Amino acid sequence: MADDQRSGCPINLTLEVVGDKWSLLIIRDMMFGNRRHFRELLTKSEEGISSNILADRLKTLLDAGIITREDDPSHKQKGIYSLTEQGIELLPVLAQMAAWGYQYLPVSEELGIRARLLREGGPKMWAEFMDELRETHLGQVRRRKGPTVGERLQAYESVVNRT
Amino acid sequence: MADDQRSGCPINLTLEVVGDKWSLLIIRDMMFGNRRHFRELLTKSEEGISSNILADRLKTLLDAGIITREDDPSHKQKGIYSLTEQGIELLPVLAQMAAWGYQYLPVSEELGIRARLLREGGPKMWAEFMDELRETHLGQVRRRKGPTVGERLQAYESVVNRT
DNA sequence: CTTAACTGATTGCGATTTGCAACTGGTTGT
DNA sequence: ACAACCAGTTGCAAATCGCAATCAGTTAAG
Repeated sequence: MADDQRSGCPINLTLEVVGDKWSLLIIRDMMFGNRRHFRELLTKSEEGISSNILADRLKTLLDAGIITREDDPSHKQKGIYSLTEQGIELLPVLAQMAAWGYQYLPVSEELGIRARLLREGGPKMWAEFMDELRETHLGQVRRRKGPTVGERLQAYESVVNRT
Repeated sequence: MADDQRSGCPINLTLEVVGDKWSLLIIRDMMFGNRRHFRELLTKSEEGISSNILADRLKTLLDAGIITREDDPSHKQKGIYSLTEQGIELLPVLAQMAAWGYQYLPVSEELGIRARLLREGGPKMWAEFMDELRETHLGQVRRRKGPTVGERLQAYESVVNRT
């Protein structure tokens, strides 16, 4: 599908995989919004992705090994998308992008909360959150207890989703 | 040019500005390769950007306040592009992308050196390098002495540019 | 059993963006 | 005078994007 490679630079190679306007938003929704089904990603996204683009990006992310797909036992058509370790490790990239956008762009108040929490938490919080993602997406057992970082980061959703 | 905005999410807003295949590569070359002129960015890039795309992206980055342009006193046609503080602060984003690409993608040996040095140096080295960029791009005075991070990161160039 | 709603997509099509090559108008060095 | 260099611009074909409609299979309700 995309075998051409412009250079062996790590930044370039990363951009060739996730350097478009949608891929990282899908990953963001899987991470922070816990969207795991096609419909969830399609309808519950802030930006309104269209279904053909979503299908195409999911395919690309699958091929790249950033997500996996398995059948939902409760519904023969539903698929459950999960982040791989490789996908989970995109969190620092998203966190830095969020921090930069929060500082320099006209971020809406509600959606800025998450960026602020991520920045204040720092790399230590990121690591904790990535551990939580390993539980929910890779099925690893959980060691820590108390409120998860994911729950704290989702606090803003109660403000946003007043539908 | 681009007044539509899909959402106020900081990640989305960041992607709307630099979420394409070329913008961050241009910034990378300005940061690590010290390319400051149009021709330098055009011809000395690993990936071979075409002139119309380069002109368009430079315009976008100017509008976004990520770079500035001023006339080169030594040549009436030459322009010197510089990173703004906002542009310099994209370094952590690039560093995280480099780290991710270095770990998961088929990075070439020579070009991986920079990613490895950046990862080993960590946020402290990034801050030091950003201070150096503030000197060369914003004209700030330099306090520290000794070999710069930029020089160390350019070490690999002697390997690559054997033309 | 019928039917409506829901599932993950796919298709058609116009609009936009990309990428290549050639070219423009001006400046500099010999 | 002339060739090389400078920062872009233009034309055009190909690829991608984004919207709306559609599809075929699945589930739940009546």
